[in-house]
This record gives sequence, C-alpha cells and structure tokens, in this order.
Amino acid sequence: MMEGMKDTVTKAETRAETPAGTAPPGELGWHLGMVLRGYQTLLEDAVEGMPSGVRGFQVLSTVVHRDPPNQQALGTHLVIDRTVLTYLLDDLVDAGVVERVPAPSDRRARKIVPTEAGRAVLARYEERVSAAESELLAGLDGAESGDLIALVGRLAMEIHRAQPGSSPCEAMDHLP
Amino acid sequence: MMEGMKDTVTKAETRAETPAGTAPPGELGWHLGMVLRGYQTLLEDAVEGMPSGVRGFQVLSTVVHRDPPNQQALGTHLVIDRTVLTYLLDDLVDAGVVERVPAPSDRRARKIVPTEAGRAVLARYEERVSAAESELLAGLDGAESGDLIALVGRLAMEIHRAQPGSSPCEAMDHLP
DNA sequence: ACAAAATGTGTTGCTCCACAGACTATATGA
DNA sequence: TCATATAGTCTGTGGAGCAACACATTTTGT
Repeated sequence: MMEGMKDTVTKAETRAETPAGTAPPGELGWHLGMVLRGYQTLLEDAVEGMPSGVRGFQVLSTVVHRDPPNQQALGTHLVIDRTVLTYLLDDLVDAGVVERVPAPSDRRARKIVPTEAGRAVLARYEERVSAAESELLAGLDGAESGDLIALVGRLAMEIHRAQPGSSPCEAMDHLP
Repeated sequence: MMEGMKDTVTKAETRAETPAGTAPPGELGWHLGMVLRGYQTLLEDAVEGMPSGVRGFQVLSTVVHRDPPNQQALGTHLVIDRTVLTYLLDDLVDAGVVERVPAPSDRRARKIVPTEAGRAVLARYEERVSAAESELLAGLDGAESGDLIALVGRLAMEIHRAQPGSSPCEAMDHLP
C-alpha cells in the first residue's frame, strides 16, 4: 500500500506548517523547557542572597518541610548528587541556616536540621518565591493556573511512580 | 505584635503539612522539574542513535520545521549557546543529516539545511518521540493531557513574550 | 561473639556542558 | 576609508554529575 504517492511529496509532508498547524513531536519539550527556564529565571531573582542560590533554597525548604532522615533521602528527593550535596550543605552550614547533627538511630548518617535562623530565612524567602510563582503564571487567569498547577502536580506524581529511581520520594509513599 | 504566641508554636507553623495540605512555595518547581526530567528520560531513549542525543534531535527538528536563517536564530530558539551549537552542528554534519551552506545574503552567516537523509532520519525519530510524549502523559486521561498541553503551550508563549532574551523566537513573531 | 557484607558520608578524578573572552571574516554607517 | 557591529569558531574556566576509593558504623551469617 501507499505506492500511489509520488515521492515528490516527501519534502512537503516533512516541512509541516509549524506556525499555525499541528505541533510536531518535540514541541512539548520546547514548551516544558521554556516554562521551567522561565521559572528558574524568576526564582534566581527571588532567592537572591540565599547561600547556594536556587539549590540552597530547595535544600532548606526540603529540610524544613519534609524533614528527611538523612542526607541521602534529601539528595534523592531533589535529585542532587551526593557529592554535590556535600558542598551544598557545607555552604548552608557555613551560613548558619542548617546543622549536621548525628542521626540518633543510625550513627553513620547525619540528620540535617534547620536552625532557628534558617527557619526565619526560609520564611522570608518563601514569600518572594511565592510571588515569583505567581508572576510565572501571570499570563493565565485564575482558573487556568489552578488547572495547570493541579495537572502538573498530578503528572509529576504519576511520573515519579512510573519511573523508579528518577526521583523517588519513597518517603512520601508511606506517610501516615 | 505576635508576642502572644508561645514560641513553642514556631516549629509547628513552619513544619507545614506537606503531604496533604497546601503546597509550600517551591513545590511548583519540584513538579516542573520532575515532569521535565521524566520527559528528558523518555526522550533520551526515543532518540537513541541520534548523533548528539536529544539536542541533536531538537536541532534537526528546528532546522526542518522552522527553517532558521542562520545558526544564531537556531541557537536562540533552542536556547543553545553559540559555542555549543558549533560542535553540535559538527556532529550533525558529520552524520550527514544537515549541511552548512553559506548564506546568500550574508556571507558571514551559514544557513543550516537538512539533507534528504536528514529529513528521513527526522521522520523516523519523530514517530518515536511522539510515542514518548504519549507515554509521558499516560497517567492522565485524554481530556486532561489535552488541557495540559494547551496550558503549557499558552504559558510558554506568555513567558517567552514576557521575558525577552530568555528564549526569543522572534522569527515566529513576524511570520506571515 | 566474630567476621563479612552492606550502608552513609566524604573525597578525588574524570567528563560534559554552559558561559565568557579572544579572534577572523564580513557588514554597516559616518 | 575607517570605526563599529555582527556571525561563527576556538580556547579556557567553572559547575555539576558520575565512578571509584576511603572511612566509620550498622547489619547479617555463622
């Protein structure tokens, strides 16, 4: 079948009408990249002054809100390599926002605990981050941004379930 | 103000109920990162064998579908640095999927043109990329994934409009 | 109880990619 | 013509991931 097609059609079918026609495969990646890049850009301004920039904020936020039992859980959740996390935490410890304390249950491990100063710093930056997230979604109306947040959240969970190892928050699975 | 609050409350208010409560600021970034990472992972498999991996596919796709007038426009669209694009294109040229031809109007510039083989290669990979995109969205039903694609697309456009330089597809703005 | 394997963390070396700067060739404008 | 701007390439630097090793501690098998 299909032998009836002239091969002069080859070029026309590949040079699809991108501007107004159906999106070619790969377009989704471009959109996602754009959104994440926009987010990253806004966040970099929002967390200006934070010890290790965006990563530092994410680490501190995770430490405060998720209370990971050790560095490994922390790094796994954020998909940060152990070796990177080491000097990331060095920065945060130097800045006095977190502390490495020996884990009570397993003395090999270290528990990362926020200092009081760290909690205050986080609270301050979270306001700015919240504003940045609003700004990112400024182009959509309230219902749309709500839908988008919900859908992205759902999809993120599905993906994390489907791709073991990609970014396991196993800890989340067996929460009460 | 606020002196009335016992300071034993301090910890409780910061340790928000992440699992089921309202998402703290920064959560959106985690979700977006997860989705983009899942996409990247699936795409890496989908374009396996492509000269420079995902970037190579994106470059070839852009060359075919958007026909950028020179390397700069190409790199700007994909937010790839000039210097990176140089050796990315070296790979693609070596693989015989694109060619650098001197731009007729500006002899400094080079126009990147796909070869016939390149068009064929792209068509073949686009099927797999399309499948990968479907797989990424497999956790959502048809209506949801449609919504998500539309919203992400809209948002990407808004962001690109709001952030000049972040990823200008100026070329797109003045299309017929 | 003891030896062996596994685990959590830190360190070092290697690699890839992004960014900044220098350089060449061309284009544009005074 | 000369100064400046731009397209592309080349080189060097820094951040971050990955692998391998080192060390302390825990767990497991006997």
